[in-house]
Amino acid sequence: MDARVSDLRTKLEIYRAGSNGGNLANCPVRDVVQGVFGRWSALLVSALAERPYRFGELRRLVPDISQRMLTQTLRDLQRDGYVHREVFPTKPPSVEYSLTDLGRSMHGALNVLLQWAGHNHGDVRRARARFDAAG
Amino acid sequence: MDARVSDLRTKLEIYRAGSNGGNLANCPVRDVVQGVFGRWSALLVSALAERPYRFGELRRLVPDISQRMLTQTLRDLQRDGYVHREVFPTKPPSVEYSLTDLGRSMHGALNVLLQWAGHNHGDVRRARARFDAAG
DNA sequence: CAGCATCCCTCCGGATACTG
DNA sequence: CAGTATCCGGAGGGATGCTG
Repeated sequence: MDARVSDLRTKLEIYRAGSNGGNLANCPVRDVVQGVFGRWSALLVSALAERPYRFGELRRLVPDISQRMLTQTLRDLQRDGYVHREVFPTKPPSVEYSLTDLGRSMHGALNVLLQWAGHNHGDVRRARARFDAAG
Repeated sequence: MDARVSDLRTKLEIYRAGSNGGNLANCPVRDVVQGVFGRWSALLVSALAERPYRFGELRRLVPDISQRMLTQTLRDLQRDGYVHREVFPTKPPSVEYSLTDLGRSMHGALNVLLQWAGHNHGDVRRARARFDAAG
């Protein structure tokens, strides 16, 4: 077994860790990855990777997210340490969201996948059309 | 604006495309990424990146996936062109699943994120603990 | 062995209305 | 402006039983 295969096996083992317990939280990799696999997480991280945004700016930037989901997703990202939330005591108050160092690091990895999707979505959609046509 | 920022903006634009229509399917990147953001997709792709597996082998490899979800996730991955399904007309029949070229390509990008999670889940969990402790 | 069918339930996420 | 609170439908996904 060469180094690359060995590496894949190790990662798989890590990914599987906790499977026996039946509890997702027991597997650190699956647990962490789930946090960025939410419907809006990747989109918001991508936006904040560009520059900090205020709450209302994010709403306008992503028109089809509900206000509830925007709040919740930002809180989850903050909880995981990806996003920093800063309140400015103005009247009316304004809140700015920005990526932390951990968030920028994560975005670097996530972005590889987003770039891949940007370059290859044509193949995926063609594969889908073929599959659906075949019945 | 330097090249890197411009690149991020471009990706964000791609990622946002279709937001106006309110239909996820209108945005190719979000659409494709959602396909690998399912609960079991990444795990199965990682497994199949190692070597081809038969249905029963995958069940034993991932004990906490239900048979229903294993079938469904494999079909979705096959539909998106990541997985090849080959039936051997033995008695009883056996079915082998393997990654396609597209699947291997996607796994290369996905794996960056999994590796990142493997290396940084400690920071994430500490951030969570801090957030929860703060109330 | 490799599934399909059915039941059932959780919870993700949208819509709407209200507050400091 | 930046949220909370409440209600609610539908998809995701588990458990069980049956089939070629």
